[in-house]
Amino acid sequence: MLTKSEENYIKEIYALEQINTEGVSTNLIAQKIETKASSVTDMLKKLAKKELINYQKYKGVKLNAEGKKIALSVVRKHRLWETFLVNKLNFSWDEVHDIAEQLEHIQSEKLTNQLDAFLNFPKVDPHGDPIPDVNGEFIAIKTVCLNELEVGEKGVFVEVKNDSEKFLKFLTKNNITIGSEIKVIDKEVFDDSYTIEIGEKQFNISESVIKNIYLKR
Amino acid sequence: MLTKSEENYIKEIYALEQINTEGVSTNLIAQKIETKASSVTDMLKKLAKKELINYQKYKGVKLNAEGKKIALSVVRKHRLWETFLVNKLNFSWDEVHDIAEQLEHIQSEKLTNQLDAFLNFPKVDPHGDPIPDVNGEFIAIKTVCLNELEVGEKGVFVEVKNDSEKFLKFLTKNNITIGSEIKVIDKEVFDDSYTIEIGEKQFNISESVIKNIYLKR
DNA sequence: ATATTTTTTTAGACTTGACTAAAAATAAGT
DNA sequence: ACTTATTTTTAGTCAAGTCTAAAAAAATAT
Ligand SMILES: [Mn+2]
Ligand SMILES: [Mn+2]
Ligand SMILES: [Mn+2]
Ligand SMILES: [Mn+2]
Repeated sequence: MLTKSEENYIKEIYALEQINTEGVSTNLIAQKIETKASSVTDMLKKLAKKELINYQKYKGVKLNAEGKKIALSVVRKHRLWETFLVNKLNFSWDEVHDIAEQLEHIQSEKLTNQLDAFLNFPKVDPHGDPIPDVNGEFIAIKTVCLNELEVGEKGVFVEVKNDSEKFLKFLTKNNITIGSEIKVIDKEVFDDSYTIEIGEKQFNISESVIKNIYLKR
Repeated sequence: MLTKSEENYIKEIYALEQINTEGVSTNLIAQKIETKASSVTDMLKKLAKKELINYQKYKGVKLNAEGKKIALSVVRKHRLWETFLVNKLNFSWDEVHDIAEQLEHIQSEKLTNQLDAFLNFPKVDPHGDPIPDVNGEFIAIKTVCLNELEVGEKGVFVEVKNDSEKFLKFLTKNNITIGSEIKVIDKEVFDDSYTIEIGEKQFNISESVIKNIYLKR
């Protein structure tokens, strides 16, 4: 039985591994979890002793099979709860992340699986993120970041890689929602901003917006 | 923002106040929360400093208005979640208490209120306990304990005062469920057990069962 | 190759919520 | 009223998870 804190570290290491394959650094974890590097080191020792990670001093960290299993279970719960909040309790996609951060630590396999069934075994959450099934398996649809599209190319917005309320509210305000067809009209070399077209409207978005939008070509 | 532990103490003090009006003792809290009296004293000091209770050394403790408000909010969440688990996720009444013990600490007023609406503002939980509304108000239906009935008298089982899995499974096994009409056939003076009748069947139940069954006359 | 900067770990301290053992206050018994 | 038993509080300790400051290791620059 892991503590909330241990689960949060495991989940964060898993998320970082998806990007930085080959070992996650102490500082990176500290930054994401908003804690100090020394606290991370303490926790890594603890997780290593519990045999959930492979950790060698100064060499970064990787989840082992057991750690990965736990990470996927927490991610599964997080995304199922987000789906529940949006689909059943009328929350909007920008309101659910912080509540799911709490709900993902509720311990009851039966609860998770009954919730999954109640929601009709959803494959993605309100942000387009895939939901692992009871065995930790999920469908990885092939997506590309908006910054990989050429001028003139278009794609369908299917996944957002930033669940913060501020960012999602910004997208909603500009009618950038999951399912929107986005066309790249122009790229500004000066600041890496793009002019995009959604429906009839054209407008400019900054690099920090662009890099969190993922599409199906 | 209270910790899980603080909320649990507040909730327990509230529950004990309903029985022992006029001040709850340190030892009683310790027994119910399954901790030591010295730990209770520590927490009472903390809650007193946060101005949630009236506490004088050696004199027992009472919730003040703010403490009562918090207690009712936790109780509301506990009972709404139990109702959700039974009505929406197909749990039985004996499986929900421990999960609700976790869910009652989730912090989000909107979540609680949306859940309430989703469940159609239920008035009682699966154990017949009243659910406080958004203002902390609830309908206190007048119930009597089974041990107050005379031989020959009958009543409808509407509330159970013990949420433990073992006890509830015992009731289910013997077909004693909320809504059952129970008639007292005989009282055994030797061990305070009763012979009761439900439907066609008559059988004997012990004092520890009797005292947790509440009825509408 | 050596010096400097950055990253990571260690050492020591703090907070929360628990514990044991001992002291103090209250309650009960004669 | 005085002794004994019970209840409650205090004093001191511990584990988890965090922090700051300092030391050690690794990476980078000259
Ligand atoms: Mn999220
Ligand atoms: Mn999400
Ligand atoms: Mn309960
Ligand atoms: Mn209940």
